[in-house]
Amino acid sequence: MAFHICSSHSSLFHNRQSFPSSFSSSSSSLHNFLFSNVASSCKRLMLHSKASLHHPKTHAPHQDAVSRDPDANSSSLSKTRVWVNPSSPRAKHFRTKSSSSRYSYLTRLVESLNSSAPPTAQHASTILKGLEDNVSERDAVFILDKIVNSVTAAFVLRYFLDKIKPAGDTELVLYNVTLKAFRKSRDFEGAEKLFDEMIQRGVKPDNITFSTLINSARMCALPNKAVEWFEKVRSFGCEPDAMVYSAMVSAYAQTNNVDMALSLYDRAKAEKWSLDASTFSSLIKMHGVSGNYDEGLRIFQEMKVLGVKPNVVTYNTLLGGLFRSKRSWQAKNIYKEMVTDGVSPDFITYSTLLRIYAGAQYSDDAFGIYEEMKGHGMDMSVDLYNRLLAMCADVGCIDEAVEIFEDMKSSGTCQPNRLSFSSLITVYSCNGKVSEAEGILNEMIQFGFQPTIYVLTSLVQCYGKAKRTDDVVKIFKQLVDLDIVPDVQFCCCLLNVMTQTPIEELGKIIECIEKANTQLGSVVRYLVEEKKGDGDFRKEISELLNSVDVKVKKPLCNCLIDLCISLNVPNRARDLLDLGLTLEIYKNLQSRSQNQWSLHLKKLSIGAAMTALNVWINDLSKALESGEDLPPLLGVNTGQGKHKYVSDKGLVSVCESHLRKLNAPFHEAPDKAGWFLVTRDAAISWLESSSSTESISDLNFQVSGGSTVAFQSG
DNA sequence: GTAGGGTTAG
Repeated sequence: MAFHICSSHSSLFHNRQSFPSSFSSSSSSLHNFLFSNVASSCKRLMLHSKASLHHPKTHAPHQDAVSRDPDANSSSLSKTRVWVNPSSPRAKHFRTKSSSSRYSYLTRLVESLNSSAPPTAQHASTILKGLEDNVSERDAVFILDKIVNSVTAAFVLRYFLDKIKPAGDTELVLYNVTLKAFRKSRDFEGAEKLFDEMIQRGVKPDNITFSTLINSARMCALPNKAVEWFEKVRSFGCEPDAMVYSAMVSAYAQTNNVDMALSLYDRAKAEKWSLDASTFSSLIKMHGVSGNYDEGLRIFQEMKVLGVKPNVVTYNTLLGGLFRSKRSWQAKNIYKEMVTDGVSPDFITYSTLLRIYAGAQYSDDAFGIYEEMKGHGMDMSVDLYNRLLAMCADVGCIDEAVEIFEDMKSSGTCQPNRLSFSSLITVYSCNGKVSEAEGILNEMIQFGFQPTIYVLTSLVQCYGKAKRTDDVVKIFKQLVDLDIVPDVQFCCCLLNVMTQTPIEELGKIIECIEKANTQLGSVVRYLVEEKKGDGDFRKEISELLNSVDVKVKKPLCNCLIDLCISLNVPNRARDLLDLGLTLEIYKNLQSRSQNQWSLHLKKLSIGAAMTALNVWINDLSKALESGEDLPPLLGVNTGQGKHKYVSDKGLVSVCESHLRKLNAPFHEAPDKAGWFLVTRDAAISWLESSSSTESISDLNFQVSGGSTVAFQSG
């Protein structure tokens, strides 16, 4: 026996002559239908097929890609024929080639079936006729498996059932693989109908049928249907297997049915079914979305103990849980473990890490991830760029922000939006870079974006730092012209500007504040004019603080205290701090345990922090005077002070210099960042000596030494 | 590349 081989590569495409007569003669619209599909098939094949590159002439658009099966008959029109001895090594080569041409033929046939969703019955049947009578169960399965539309699949199934007349298992296989097409096109109702048809024809469903149905229900967001089908499995004489349980664990996890998911999971463990990484990921995510990261981590540990190797999705799910629960500090370890484990990060890994790091202001880590993404040629989204830029504004990274902004503009994949411009303006403004901020503002307007209240707030801050009071007023007028209602943050910014403004120009800012918020204007007048009458003052401030949103109570209180310090009315600052404590705007500033008394200054403005520090030292003196025993250690926690918004100096350094000024023997803790500590003995001798020379409660703790411009940061 | 399997961020 010998193989009859076409030596030319024309098996990819056939001459017009071999077009079945039913095509060319009768239906011209069908003709067009096929031709339009062929054109796109040609394009694809020209990219991938060596044969097509070597024989460009075979791609004339008149030729049809799926008209006829190359193996269906032997009347090949190819010019050259070669006889090959079947036992020679060449025969094997040609046999492979022949089966590969059959494969590409079937693939193109499926492409045609999929290219119109759904084709009419006539279209589909015409396409399938190309198979002629040479159709095996294998081919039928191959084709059905790749069909994406349920209507097409139903038609093709019917065609094959007629053609092949399968029995028993073959029929079941064809139905099962058709169900997959229903899953792909999310046609659950159709899948149920197909199941009924199957039963009517006397085909007995198996676990594959049920797991396909259960997963379909899940993917169609019909969890109740998944449960319903799960409960039906046994009534069809089927004992659910690991796959069916696995599908159900995921179905329960996905719908947050924690109890059921876990009970099936426990059962899987008890019965030693192997669940795979995907099912574990579903369980981990389930815990993550219900805010139970630790439980997710427990499942992750268990998974490893059970010998299931975590994959990139598993790690991404864990990182997603960390992002949701804001446990940024744990992300680095998970990422480290992932790398050690040899699992390659993908885009989701990087973007999740970037969000975590940027949000937590781990700037070096965030920049590192950004560089890695660039190194891998990954496209950054606008959101990711913006998160980086926002972080730069928060931590004061000017150069990096500019570089990122330039990268963004030249990325070709996305353009800066309102938020990007706003962040960059904030970066410049926080650092008092007036001309740069103005430049970006102009660019923003050229891009077609009106300045927002965020931008205007930043510009107020910028001009304030530069002591350009008239420009601050100009920005306020712009805000009014744009019909933007000034919010509390904007007012806070004006208060902040006041602390940096020469006394003779304060009136200009106060006028703006009065227009923006009458109540606040009156409080500010009160402070500036040093009115007497405590009762009224407390009442007025309480009303003001109670009138604003809970999110801005603390910033407002902070700004007002800073203003008191700069106006050199420290008693008013103490009143405000006291009021803030009463209204629970400030909580747990002081704490006492057996071994240590502490002062917590995190999230306080510099003025508020220094006021709280003085109050605390005063309290320590009183405790000492009244004969109370001090603990072995006293500590002040300033936090790490990544926020450069407040002052270029930052709370840490201001606190340090203030303590030095007081001669207080606190020392920065070498192993505990953000803490200043002192031992009992050192504290006692200092408190005793300073109370003899000066009353601590009266100390002027302005850090910059100016008469009205305390805590200036420029 | 020939009947089951998806799962991950905002």
